[in-house]
Amino acid sequence: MKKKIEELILQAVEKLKTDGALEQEINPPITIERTRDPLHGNFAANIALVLAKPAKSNPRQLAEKIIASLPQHDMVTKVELAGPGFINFFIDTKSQFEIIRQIHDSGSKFGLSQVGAGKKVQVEFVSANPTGPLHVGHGRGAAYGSVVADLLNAVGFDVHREYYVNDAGRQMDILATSIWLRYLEECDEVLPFPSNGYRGNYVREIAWDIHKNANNEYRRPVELVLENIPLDEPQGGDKELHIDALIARAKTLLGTSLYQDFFQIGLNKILDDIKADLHEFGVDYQQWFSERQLMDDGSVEKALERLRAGGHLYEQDGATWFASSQLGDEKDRVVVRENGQYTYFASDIAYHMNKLDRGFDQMIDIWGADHHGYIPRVRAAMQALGANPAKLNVLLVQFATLYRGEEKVQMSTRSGEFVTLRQLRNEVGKDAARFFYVMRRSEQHIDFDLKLATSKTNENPVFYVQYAYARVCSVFRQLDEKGWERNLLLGMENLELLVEEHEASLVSALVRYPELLERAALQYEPHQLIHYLRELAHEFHTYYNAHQFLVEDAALRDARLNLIGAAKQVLANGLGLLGISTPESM
RNA sequence: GCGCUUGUAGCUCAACCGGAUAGAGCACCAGCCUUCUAAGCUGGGGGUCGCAGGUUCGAGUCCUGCCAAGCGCGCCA
Repeated sequence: MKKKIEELILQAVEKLKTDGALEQEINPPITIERTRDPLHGNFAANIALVLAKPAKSNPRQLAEKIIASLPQHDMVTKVELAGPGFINFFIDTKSQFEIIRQIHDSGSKFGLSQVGAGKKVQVEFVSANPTGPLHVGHGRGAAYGSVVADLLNAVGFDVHREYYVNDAGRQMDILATSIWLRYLEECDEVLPFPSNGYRGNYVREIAWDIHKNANNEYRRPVELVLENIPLDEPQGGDKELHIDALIARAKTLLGTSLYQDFFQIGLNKILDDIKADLHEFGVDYQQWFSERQLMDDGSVEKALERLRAGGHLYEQDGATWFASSQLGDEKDRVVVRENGQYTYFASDIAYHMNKLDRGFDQMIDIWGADHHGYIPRVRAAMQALGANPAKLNVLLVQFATLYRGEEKVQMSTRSGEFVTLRQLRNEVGKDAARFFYVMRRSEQHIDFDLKLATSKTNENPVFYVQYAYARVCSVFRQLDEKGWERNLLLGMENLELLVEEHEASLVSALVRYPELLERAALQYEPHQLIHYLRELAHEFHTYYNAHQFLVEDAALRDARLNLIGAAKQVLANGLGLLGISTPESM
């Protein structure tokens, strides 16, 4: 519809040009907008305002000329000059009501489009370290990432969802060692637990499990474990040195193979838990990508070679540096440490090279906002690898601050005092949790008040939207009970009976859905869909209160049923994209 | 100190990437259930869009400078 109007205006401008009323070389960008106020019609064009200066004319006069040159079209009932020079278009209600037929015909496919057709896009999100269960902070990334992916999919992109598993590095060693120390406790050894270890209950559970299966196979005397280990922080030492020494001790006392058991069992247990957790949250991936694999198959070495070949690496202080500051980063970064170990950044370069090699047209990384300082160096790496850095799009998700009423809830994986995503789901349910997470722009901080979200009779807006859906279902149930039958065809033939204002505004909400979806997808802004659904629900509730649907007149009744049937379909499509259920009764 | 993000109604947030009189929800006040679910609807009050300049037909939106909050600035991940 928008495009039709664009064409009309273009024709008018061409006509003015041939008439000599406009200079030939003037080629304005035509932007058509939906109006906010129905008094301004359905669409507004600002072309006269934009054109006024180059045409050396005043906007209102110019607009009049354009209006006079507009070709007739039966879709447009009225064209008006308004305000400083807007041209307002009023669309025939009959053409608007065509949407009801379209929605019915397309069903669950209504609103989908093909703007992204032929383009491969990769969305990487959550990617939390597998050192513990997901907490509520990860939940936001999970909900946001999965909806962004689903939206892109809905507008035609070939979407690949991926979780980058940080199964290498020091954090994993700390986990493995934490499990082993807890295991020793299971063997009735008495020893202090490192302040920098993972203290969560899940660590004890894993240790308990291992002890059950292996008995004392991994048991080593405490004296050997603690011998010559530097003091922990509470004892006036350094917690980092303390834990690193414990890790080294675990490796020597157990030997590589037995130590790996703890590493691997811990990783598997936690990763399985994360997978199940996300799946229950409605989040699924095409691929779980292992960091360790990059290390093992030489990808990291290959990536560094490529950088070296491009002259981007140099040695200093015994370490290997990436000269990222020449590519927009604020300083150079170490990729190989003095001790010969790769940094996390090195494997991340390899990971992004891998993404490039897989031929994605667009790569979307969704990170917690605290990682924003990391963006320039990854961009620099992309560039150094010879790729267009614009292919990488990093979307930041701000932290959710948790409150229990007035009180702020502290979170730390180490200390084990955190609210897990699973706990949150159990308390508020998947629907409310997803809705809440995605309701706001991702860059906004959100205060997640557990008290408020867990109170069942709250003002949670998810119910408002679901209730609209349930009400439509209820109307159809009532229809049955009254012994009436819906005649779809009769209703479609009588759409012109829908003359009420409420009906017109409900229809114009429905008409907007496809373009809304496209915008929300291309801008990575799921919250727009939420806002739209709330508006749509509002239009429906208003209509519901103002008019009776189940009237005696069958033609009018069926026309109205077709209208609310269309509303039901769009609500279902929108909620479906958000991964939120559509209860038939509430 | 430098960088990123944020600042809009009492509170929580929108505003279609420059458009017309800045909108919702919650809270507050006043109404609507013998009729399809009142988890709903209708009406009302409430704003110097952090501050000051600038760009132009037109600025909450773009530019500059300040102010405030959060985060980041490791041979951690």
